[in-house]
Amino acid sequence: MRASVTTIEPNGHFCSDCAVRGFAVCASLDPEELREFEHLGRRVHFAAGETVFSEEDITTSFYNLLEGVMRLYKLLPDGRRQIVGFALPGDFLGMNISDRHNFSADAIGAVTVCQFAKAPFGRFIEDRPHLLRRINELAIRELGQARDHMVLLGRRSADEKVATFLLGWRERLFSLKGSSNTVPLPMSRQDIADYLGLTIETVSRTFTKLERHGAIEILHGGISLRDPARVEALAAA
Amino acid sequence: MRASVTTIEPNGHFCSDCAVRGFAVCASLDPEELREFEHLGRRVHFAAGETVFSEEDITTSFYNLLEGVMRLYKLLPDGRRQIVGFALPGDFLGMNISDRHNFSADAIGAVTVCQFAKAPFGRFIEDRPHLLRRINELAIRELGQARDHMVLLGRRSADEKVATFLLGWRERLFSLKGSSNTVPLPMSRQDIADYLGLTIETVSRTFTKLERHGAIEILHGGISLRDPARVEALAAA
DNA sequence: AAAGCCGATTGACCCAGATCAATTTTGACG
DNA sequence: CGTCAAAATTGATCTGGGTCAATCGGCTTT
Repeated sequence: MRASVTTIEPNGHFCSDCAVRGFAVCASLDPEELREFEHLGRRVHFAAGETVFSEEDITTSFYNLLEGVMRLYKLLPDGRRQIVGFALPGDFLGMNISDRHNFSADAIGAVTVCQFAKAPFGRFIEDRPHLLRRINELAIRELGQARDHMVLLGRRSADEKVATFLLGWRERLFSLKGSSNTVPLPMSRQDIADYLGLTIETVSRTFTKLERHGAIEILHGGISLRDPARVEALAAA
Repeated sequence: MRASVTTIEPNGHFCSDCAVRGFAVCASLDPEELREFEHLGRRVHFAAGETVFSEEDITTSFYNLLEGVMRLYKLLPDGRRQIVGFALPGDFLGMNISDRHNFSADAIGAVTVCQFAKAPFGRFIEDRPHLLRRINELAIRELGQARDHMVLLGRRSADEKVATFLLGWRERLFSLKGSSNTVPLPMSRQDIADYLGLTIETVSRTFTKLERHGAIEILHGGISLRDPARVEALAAA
């Protein structure tokens, strides 16, 4: 990790132009509320590899991811890591009940977030139940994803894990960038391994195997789905 | 599974006397609201092994668990099962975004739930943001538990899984029944295995090993923590 | 109390995926 | 370019936990 190049932008931005306006938490706000909301958030940039917040840190801010990809993870005392999710634009991070973050979040590549100080944000929600409802909706969606991931971690084979990951990741990118058989993978093999409960070697071997069987093609920074049906069959099994 | 002995009680109950009043969703309601709320829920009993709702069922009701223990699980097409959690009194079940349950729920032993029809419950929440906030709080707590469980499933050894499970289960029972080194385990070995991503044989062997080492004693329907410190050391590793 | 059943335990063996160990490829920088 | 360092791939070997196969033991039923 290099010297921090985090930058905070002067307040020259507008929520109404925000790339994430349509599907993030702020989707629940009307134009008038949005103008008020604008003063709460501040755009912050993080460079590749920087940590946005750490597990056990006191929660002072919430974050709305605007651009880039983040890895969300927990560490065991001996250094083993489990990635509990990847965050994409529109994801809302930082809600918890203990006043401490219960996972860490790193930028993968350059990242822009909309940062909200906890207290003012809490006050803003107070009398805006539709915003609360939206946050609740996002939490419940995440809970569903978490349960799906438990099934993957607890009961699927390495081949199934990798195939399921590729399809799931493509699906998530689909709603952001549209459909494509080319799936960019901005995260490292180690990240993928720590997400799937595997080792880096097993991930690498599985990719190679899928490629040999003509199911995928390995590209720089991603893969191409050559035979989506075959990958789906593997994931379903 | 035997013939269904589900029974619906006539409406002779009062929320104010409810065992779960202090810590369930309804904890957020004042006495007046509670009287209105009373008409929404209906107590329903389920016998051991009965299914309360199934994955992919259309969601018509929400459930507040009052008595007993439930297993919450997902099945893969080929029958592999992952238990995503055990529900205890006070847990609120059924929230989702797709209008379908995304897991199944069985009674383990006899169970009593407070059942709410979805639509009236939704209307009741509508203008009661404090209830919504309470529901959100429960969802966020569950999300934290789900992430912890991903770490267990993806990165922990069999010994660590079992030790962590015993301590976690004891901890959950603690808040209901007070502290004790005797930990009742109403679920089967198969349930424990499907919760931890192991086989029944490995769970059994691990219990035996812990007992041989003097860490626990295996009882009928539970275990006793003989050397809690040793079990904690195993779980932490 | 004998029979039957189902869950749990125990043992023998096996294999998917981990570990250990080289390469090979990629990318950053002078 | 050439040099390093980090990431990825590939191969050889090992092992934790799975699979298969008996028992064992506690309940229920008669």
